[in-house]
Amino acid sequence: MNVSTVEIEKAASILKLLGDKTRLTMVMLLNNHDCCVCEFVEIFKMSQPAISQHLRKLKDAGVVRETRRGQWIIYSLNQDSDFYSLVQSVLGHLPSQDYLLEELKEQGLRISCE
Amino acid sequence: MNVSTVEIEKAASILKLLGDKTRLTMVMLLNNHDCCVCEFVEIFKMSQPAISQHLRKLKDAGVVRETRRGQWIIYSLNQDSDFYSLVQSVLGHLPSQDYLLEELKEQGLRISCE
DNA sequence: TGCTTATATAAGCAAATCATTATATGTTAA
DNA sequence: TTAACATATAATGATTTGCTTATATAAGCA
Repeated sequence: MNVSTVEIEKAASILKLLGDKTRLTMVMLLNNHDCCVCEFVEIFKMSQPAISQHLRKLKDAGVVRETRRGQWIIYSLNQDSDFYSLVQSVLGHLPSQDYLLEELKEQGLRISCE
Repeated sequence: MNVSTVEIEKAASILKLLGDKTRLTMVMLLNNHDCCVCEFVEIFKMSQPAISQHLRKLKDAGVVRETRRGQWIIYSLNQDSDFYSLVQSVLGHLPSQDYLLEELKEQGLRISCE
């Protein structure tokens, strides 16, 4: 793992972003699978604007990026971010959250966005 | 480095704690040197209660511990914490903040607490 | 074109956060 | 035992956060 150094103030702002259970889980999921907003809405049982606002913060910080695919906007982890290696280090300590996507699949809700 | 897994909710709460510049710098300093409250007051140019409150949060989370030495209370990193390895991973991405202690030493303020 | 779906933005609000000042506690030393 | 020093706790207030509802924007499709 490449351990690049990050200014302490910027690091704090990234850690603050990751210091929210919803956002941390989002990033954890995005580390393995691209996802669209509607999937997160299902997973977190949260309003669509709430999800959009979390994603916007992550995007503003450069942690994730978005790509439009038809009417969907697909979010993915930004591997070019200055903070990518910091984020990876953190994620390495967390248990996989992929069961959340499995549950979606069982409900037939995962496919809708792919 | 031992990469132990941490429940995602607890991880988020630790990251939130580290997501504050003052606390992150404190932890960074404590990683190499034990410090007392009065030193942090000097370093951060912040009121003593503000420093105490930051340290209390870190202590409540088990990240740091305190030892009384005479009238001083010395804070140190809790190496037995469940989150120690997560914290270490994060700190590994930050530049040393030891210059802050060097400055204290030059002012003759570091010695007072040792 | 107009309806539906997916997402973003705006406005508002309750709760949490981070500082402050004032005060209490505990240790040392005269 | 009283004064000084180091630290903690309490009360308070401004700011930030994370949600909500309402509305705007944009793409797909009948």
